[in-house]
Amino acid sequence: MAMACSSPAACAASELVAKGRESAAILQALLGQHPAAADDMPDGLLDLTEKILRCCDRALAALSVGTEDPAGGARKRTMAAAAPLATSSKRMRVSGGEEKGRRVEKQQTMEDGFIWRKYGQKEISDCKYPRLYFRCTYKDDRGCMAKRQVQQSEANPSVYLITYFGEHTCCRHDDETPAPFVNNFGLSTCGDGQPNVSPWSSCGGDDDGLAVSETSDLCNSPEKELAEMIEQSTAVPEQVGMSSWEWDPLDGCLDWEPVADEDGSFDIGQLINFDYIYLLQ
DNA sequence: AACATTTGACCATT
DNA sequence: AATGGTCAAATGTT
Repeated sequence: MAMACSSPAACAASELVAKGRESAAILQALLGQHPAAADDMPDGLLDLTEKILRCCDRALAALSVGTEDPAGGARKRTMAAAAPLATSSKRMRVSGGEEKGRRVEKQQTMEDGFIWRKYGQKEISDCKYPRLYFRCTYKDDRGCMAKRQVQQSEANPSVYLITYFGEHTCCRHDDETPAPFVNNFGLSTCGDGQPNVSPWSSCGGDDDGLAVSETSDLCNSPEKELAEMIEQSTAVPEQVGMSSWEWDPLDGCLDWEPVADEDGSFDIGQLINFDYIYLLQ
């Protein structure tokens, strides 16, 4: 869990928020799965957990700002024509592992208002599915160096593991923000039987239930199984696009009412089998 | 024609 | 040599 933080305090905060999110995800998974809870569950309880998750996600995203390499300088356009690259080339840094991405696990379609262009695909050793490479469509127009890697989960093919690199500089303080719609690029090479599900419709940094961690390893390991199960349970299929990258960090986080019964209280213990929680830990 | 995707090759790193 | 990230020509789509 060595996060590339700008400060020890930010690092500690990230870990704490991540821990809180993990707990909230477990809670939501339990609420969604426990049959006994379904009947007399107060309205909005699942909503509440979703909002908790959203807050954590945004806090993590905010904490990650500044820990990544910004634009990184102009890149040569052709491999043959340009002078030999210095050791500061993007390729070098990515391969060298200095630059860590923000890992986001999502289910099916996702949106973030950004449009991506696929520039590569690679078979990864020991991975069932290829890794797909995307860059921001506005890379040339606006010099936006944001990139992402998408890989289908081996444990659950309906889940796509996404790692973001760099930040979008294409839409800050812009009148014309990127189109807040899903843009499906061509056919999927890994979408097995889900033609409308496109991992390269844009996504990330937004509020439909994403799990942010910090790694570039998109291959599944057995210990990720539970995390992915929880992630699926938290994915909210919002289809509302963002109008700007600069979302309000508090939007959707502080606008709920306390969940309670008519008498103003409820016992969470009635809804959750805590023995089951222990099993999950 | 313009733009996006595919895919083999190239390159840096390990 | 193996691996992973990127390029860019070829191809597909609108």
